[in-house]
Amino acid sequence: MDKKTKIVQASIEVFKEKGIEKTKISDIVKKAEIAQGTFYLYFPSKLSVMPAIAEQIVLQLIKKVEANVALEAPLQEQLSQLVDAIFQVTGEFRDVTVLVYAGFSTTENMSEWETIYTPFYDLLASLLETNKSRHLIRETIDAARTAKLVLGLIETAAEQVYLYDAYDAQKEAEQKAELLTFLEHALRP
Amino acid sequence: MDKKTKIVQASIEVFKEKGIEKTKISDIVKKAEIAQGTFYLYFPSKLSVMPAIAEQIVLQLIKKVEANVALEAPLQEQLSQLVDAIFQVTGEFRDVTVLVYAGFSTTENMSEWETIYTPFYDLLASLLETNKSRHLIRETIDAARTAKLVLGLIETAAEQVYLYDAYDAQKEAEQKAELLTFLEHALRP
Amino acid sequence: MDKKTKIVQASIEVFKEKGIEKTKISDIVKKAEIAQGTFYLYFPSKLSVMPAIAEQIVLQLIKKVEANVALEAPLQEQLSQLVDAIFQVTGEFRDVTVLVYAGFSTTENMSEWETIYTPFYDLLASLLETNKSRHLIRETIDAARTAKLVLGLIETAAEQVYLYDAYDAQKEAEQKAELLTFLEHALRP
Amino acid sequence: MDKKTKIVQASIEVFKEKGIEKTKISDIVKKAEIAQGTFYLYFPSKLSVMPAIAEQIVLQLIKKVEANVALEAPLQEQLSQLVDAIFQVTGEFRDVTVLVYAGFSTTENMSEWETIYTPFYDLLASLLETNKSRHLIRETIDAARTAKLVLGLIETAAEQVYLYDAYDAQKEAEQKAELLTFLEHALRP
DNA sequence: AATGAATGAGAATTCATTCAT
DNA sequence: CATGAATGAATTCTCATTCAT
Repeated sequence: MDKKTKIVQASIEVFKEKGIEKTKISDIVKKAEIAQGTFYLYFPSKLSVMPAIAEQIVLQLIKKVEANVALEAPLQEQLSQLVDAIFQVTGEFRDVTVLVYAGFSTTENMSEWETIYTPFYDLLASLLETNKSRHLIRETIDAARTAKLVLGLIETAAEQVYLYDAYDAQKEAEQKAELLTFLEHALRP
Repeated sequence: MDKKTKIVQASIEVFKEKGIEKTKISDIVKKAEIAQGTFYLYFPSKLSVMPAIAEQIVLQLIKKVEANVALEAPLQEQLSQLVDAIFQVTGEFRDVTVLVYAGFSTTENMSEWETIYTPFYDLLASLLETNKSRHLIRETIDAARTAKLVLGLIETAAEQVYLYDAYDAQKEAEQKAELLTFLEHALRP
Repeated sequence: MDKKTKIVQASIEVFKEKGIEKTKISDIVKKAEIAQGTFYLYFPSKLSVMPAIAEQIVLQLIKKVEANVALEAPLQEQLSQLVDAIFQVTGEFRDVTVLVYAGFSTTENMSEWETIYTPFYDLLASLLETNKSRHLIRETIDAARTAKLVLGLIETAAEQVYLYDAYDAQKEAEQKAELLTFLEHALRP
Repeated sequence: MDKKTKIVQASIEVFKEKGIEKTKISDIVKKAEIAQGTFYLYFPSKLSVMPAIAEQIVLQLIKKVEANVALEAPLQEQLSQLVDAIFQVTGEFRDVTVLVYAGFSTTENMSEWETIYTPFYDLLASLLETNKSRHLIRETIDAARTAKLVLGLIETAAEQVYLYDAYDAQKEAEQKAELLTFLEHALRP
């Protein structure tokens, strides 16, 4: 693993443990097992690691969705697979998601988040588009806007499961079921 | 206004202006017009002000919703009023919301956020319950769970309008319209 | 108990617990159960409590010695009683002794310590003088100087028992025995 | 000279000048000619320098005694040389001794002082042992215990000369003479 | 490229002291 | 006399950043 990747991986872990505010560059380099000065060879600051982390998250999301959502399956199944995929990635990156998100809002270049998320938004939009042309979802739907709504809805639900509540498999199943019904009704013609 | 309230008010303002990372305690006390040491009489650190801020936000949400959502109105109108209320408060507190949210995920007890949000969740749940008993929304809905989904959905949509994009009134209207249709379909019988 | 006494008592306890350096006036007033401002009605600073504490120690020393050292007893017995008395008081005030001592050396008015200790030095000197006139101790002894030597010797021995070593009754007895033999030889004709 | 040594040396000097209470870390780093932050690379606090200082004092004591006390000389001469050595070092480190001592009693582990002093106690004990085998001192003496008594006695006497009284060479000589006689009688067969 | 000790500006924190009640 | 909230000057302490090796 090259040093840059080591830094990104270590940052994710440390941000998870301590949060952005309390994370020091010295924590990151310790975890990455590199020298203090080496960090600056790759990133100018703590926050500038964020985009790289965000890219990791988006990469995972795309990978999971492409691997698991069967476009030819019935809508209900597709949605279920989509929800599972997003829950999985959100669970894996736990609070990093919200931290990265907050990190961006701090750095003032919130639009960078948009840019990085674009490939995933596009994927979701095309997914909706396909279903629209197959008349499985409402025709009035604006695929691009709704993609964002859907993602926001699923991510928030996942966060509520993984962050807030003490984790409980039973609850997760119930929350997912409620979410799926909600989604289906929202989308179907 | 007592000193504690002054600190919370000043913190909100400074966090809005500078973000958490760049906010110094000296900024807060200056805005609050109190002495540096006085801060520590009420809060042990910058981050520990977060819960108090969260309470303010929830208070505003409740106030706005109670004032503007007419329970006897048709569902569509109620939802529209609800969305407007949440968009307004989210807009008012802009990035503070996400910062507070991120602050919590750091500050040990994410469950505190739940506790603070509970009154608002309850309000939304009872709103759904009323509509359920009037057969305006699906009978299969679990009011408590759905309340969280609805809030998550609306807040995320609002954040997408106020944080990401350079603000654009036209876009806001379109986003709201899409969101409302989405919501109506998700809830109605 | 009047407030001044309360302050002195509380100071002794807190100094014992935390040492002078780490003791805050707020610790003292908390222990004394008085208000912060009240302290300044009686003492201008933390260190100015020292003389009052020293006086307490000397008072105890004099009381113990006068009560327990029988002037008409044989030298060996007198010395044994003297050692017991000083060990007891040193034990009671543990490290406060050395802290007060250090406190004085800080305040630059080390001579105040001398002044406060004078009554006890005098008592020891007169004790030696009596024994000299009864030919129980060397005639070449300068009572005043030797009083200081004797006190220094016994106090140091006591401190070594009570401060350094994990306390051990067996060891204390042996240390006392060695000390007594040492003292007897040093003093006897 | 490495930075750690610089800090210890500077601390000794500043403690001598100002006492522990009034010494600021900024005074130490200024004297040591290092940056403020560098201090914290080696010591977590002002008081944690104490053990290192104590080691210096013990080192000096050992050096002086080994250089000046002639083991083959008559007892009286040996004791005189011992007293001179201890007086010299005590004088050199003046109030630092008592401050370090007080610092220890605060800093949790008084036993650390014992550990640091052990080499010097051992030296004194072996010195007594040699004289015992040459029948210059009492056979009943426990060398280890008596070493501590002797050191305590001499140090206290030295402190009384250097700390309490306004220094007076005449008095010093008289005090030393009285002390020597006292010691001789205490030790000799 | 990599290192990590050293730096020092700047922020956090403390706590003796005051003073209106 | 007594109180204790408020003060802010004085210190401690942190940590991003540099740079000689």
